[in-house]
Formats: sequence, C-alpha cells, structure tokens
Amino acid sequence: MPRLSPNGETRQEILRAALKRFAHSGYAATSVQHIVEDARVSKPTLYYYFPDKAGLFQALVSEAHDERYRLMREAVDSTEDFRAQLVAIVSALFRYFLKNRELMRISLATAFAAPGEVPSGLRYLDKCERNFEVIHGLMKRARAAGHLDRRFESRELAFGFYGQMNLYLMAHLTMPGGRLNRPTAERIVNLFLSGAAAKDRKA
Amino acid sequence: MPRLSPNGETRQEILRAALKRFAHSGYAATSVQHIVEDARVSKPTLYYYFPDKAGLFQALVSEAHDERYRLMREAVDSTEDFRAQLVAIVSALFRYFLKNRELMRISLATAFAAPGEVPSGLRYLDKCERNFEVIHGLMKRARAAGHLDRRFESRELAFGFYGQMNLYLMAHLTMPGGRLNRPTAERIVNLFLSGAAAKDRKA
DNA sequence: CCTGTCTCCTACCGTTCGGTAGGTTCATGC
DNA sequence: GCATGAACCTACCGAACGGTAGGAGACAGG
Repeated sequence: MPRLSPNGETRQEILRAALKRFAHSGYAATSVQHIVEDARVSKPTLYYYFPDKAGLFQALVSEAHDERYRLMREAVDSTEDFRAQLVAIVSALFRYFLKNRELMRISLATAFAAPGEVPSGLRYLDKCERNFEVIHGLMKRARAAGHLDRRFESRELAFGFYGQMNLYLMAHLTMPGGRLNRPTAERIVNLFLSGAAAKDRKA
Repeated sequence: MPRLSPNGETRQEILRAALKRFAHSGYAATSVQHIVEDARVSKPTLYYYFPDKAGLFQALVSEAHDERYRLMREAVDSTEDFRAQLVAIVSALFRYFLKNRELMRISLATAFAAPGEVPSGLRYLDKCERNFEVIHGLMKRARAAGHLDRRFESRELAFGFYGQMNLYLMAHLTMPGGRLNRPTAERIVNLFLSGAAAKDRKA
C-alpha cells in the first residue's frame, strides 16, 4: 500500500475520526481502537503522530478553546459600541457552533466534566478562565464607562451574560430545536441589557 | 464475617461509594472494581443489589434530578409573589448544591455530556426537560399576569434565568470561589428582573 | 548500491474491564 | 434439626483496553 500522506493528511484523518468519536462518546468511553478503525489507520500510526490518547484529545480541545477565544476577541475588536460587541460575540459563537458542533461539544463537556474524567495533565481550566475573562473584561470596561448598572459587580454581569449564552449553546446540544442566528443573539443581548444597562431616568 | 446489613445498609454503602467515584471520574472512567473496594464489598454483592453498572448510576442520577425537581416545585409553591418564587428557587438549589455537591455534579455533567458517554437506556433527558419546565411554566404564568416584559417569549425568559443560575452552579464545580447564599440569589434575580420585569413607566 | 529516515504495518504485551458460576454463612420458619 | 432463602464470598471468564516491539516499503543522499 502506498504512503498516503507525505504531508499531514493521515494526521488530519486521525484528528477527524477522533473528534467524531470523542464528541459522541466522551473521552473515557472512546477507545483508540475505534478511532483508528474510523481513520483507516493502524494503531501504531496513531501513536506515531500523537504521544498518547490524552495528547490526541488535548490537541482537539485546545484548538476548540483557542478558536473560541480568537472569535470572541475578534468580536470585541470589531466595533466600539458595547451592545454591538455583545451581539457580535454571541453571534460569532453561534456561527462557530453551527459549523463546529462536535468541537464545541467536547469543549463544553470537558469544561464541566468531572475532574478525573478527562486526562489530568490537560490545562483546560486556564483556557476556560481566559475565555471568561474576555467577557469579564468587557463588562468591567463597560461598567466603568457607565454603560452598565453599577449596583452589579462586573463579575455578576459577566456571569449573567455568559450563563445565558452558554445555556443556549448547551441546550442546542441536547435539544437542537432553537435557531442560533443573529436575531436570537440580539434578543439575548436585549434581555440581558434591559436590566444591566444603567437607567438614566432614575438614579 | 457477620452479615452486615439485614436492612439496607450495604446497599447504602455501595451507593455512597459509587456516588463519590462517579462524581470524581464520570461514568465511563469509573470502574466497578473501585466502587466495591471503597464500599468494602465484593463485586457479586454489588450485582446482588443492582442490575448492572448502568442501573447503579441511574439510581443516583434519578434521585438527584427528582430532588431538584421537588425543591423547585416546593420553592414555587412557597409563595405567591413572583420575585420571591425566583429567589426561593435559586436559594433552594444553592443550598441543595452545597449539601449534595457530588450528586449535583453527576446530575449536571450527565445533562450536558456526550450521548454515548452515559448509559444509553438512561432517560435523563425527560427529567432535565421536566425541571426546565418548572421554570418555563413559572415564566409563562408571570408573563401572562403582566409581571414580565411581553416583548420576550416565555422560553427566552426561562433561558435567561435558568442559564444564569446554572452557570453559578457549574462555575462553583470548577472554581469553588463564589458564595452561593441567599444574598447572591437575590442579586441574580435582581439582575434578571431589572430587565425582564415589565416597566410600567414606558409602554 | 547502500544506508538512513520517514511512514505505516502485523502481531502482540500485560492489565483491567464488566459480569458470572458456584459455593458458604447466617437468620428464620416449621 | 432441618430446609429455605437472603446476603455475601472467592475465583474466574472472555473481551477489550492503552500501548509497544519489531519490521516492511518508499524515498532521499552519498
């Protein structure tokens, strides 16, 4: 049989198969055997490209977190208007979710899974916090600029917004009913801001 | 060695050990062997009380979901005032969380885990929806009664509230920093309602 | 033509998995 | 005292697990 990939094609094939399996069954319930079968590759080939099962998983999860981070930063930088930034964040994550549902699934599942479920060496918590801090920092600045109700701490505001958005994403994983589009993003921001925005009428 | 439990003591011991293991490592990564070692019981004893590993897990998860459901219903029935009902729900779940952190962990993790991660026969989705419907129904009635802004659908409102509350719980699993007490519950409801409550000033 | 390196293979390692066969001990009913 | 059934045990099963030893085929430089 000819060498399939002097480039990185085999590696990509493994990643693709692994993503599908991990997204469907989680880390522990996924076997390396199934991955190599899906990728039409032998087991030593997998271990040629990746140090072990955990390393393969980490490559996927890191990519997902980093891409979410990049998208959120990009959304924040896309405009100066605070409301528009929020809409851009939600909207960007919705689009990413619809295109990369499986990556998003392992990313979210990993974040809230039991500590021993996922490989221990994986530093996913840092990346989770980093992503949250994008929102948190945005809230801090908006609060300082007077766009948000000062009765609430920036952390509370970030929780309110982040929580609502995340529930939409998670709900879509288990019940893919709702429509994750820009109008929905705008309505989410409206619901959040109608309370969080500082009222200039009273106090 | 004497028979330890003519009552249900051994069964409880198994459940206790299983909860600890499942909460720490998730379903797939937990082995029956470890459970029976923790419970100081032999493997056939476990299979004497439970049909299989999945049945043992289901017993725990069902209990957690049912208890959450009971608490939320109780909170709703505790008062007529809508705002007080919301605070009661959040506050009750916070208390339950602090007392039953491990049960809450497997309950939440199961809800958002990959479909193949958890035993397939487990009907947890029904219970998740049932719990969500407690909130959803409450929002429906409050919206119809004019307590909530009619520009938002009841489902959106439920998502906003439920999402925010859930993030507090989930965040406390990974970063047990924040304080899950009644003042926090009130602030969450305030943040949610300051937007969702119908303003009688304009429109 | 030889040698090394990159890529990928078959075959196998020891371990652990979920689950069971079959037997033993105790409390009780008769 | 003796059968019965609940409560539990030791010892083991086949299968699947993550991972590896060792080699084969293709291509490069010398």
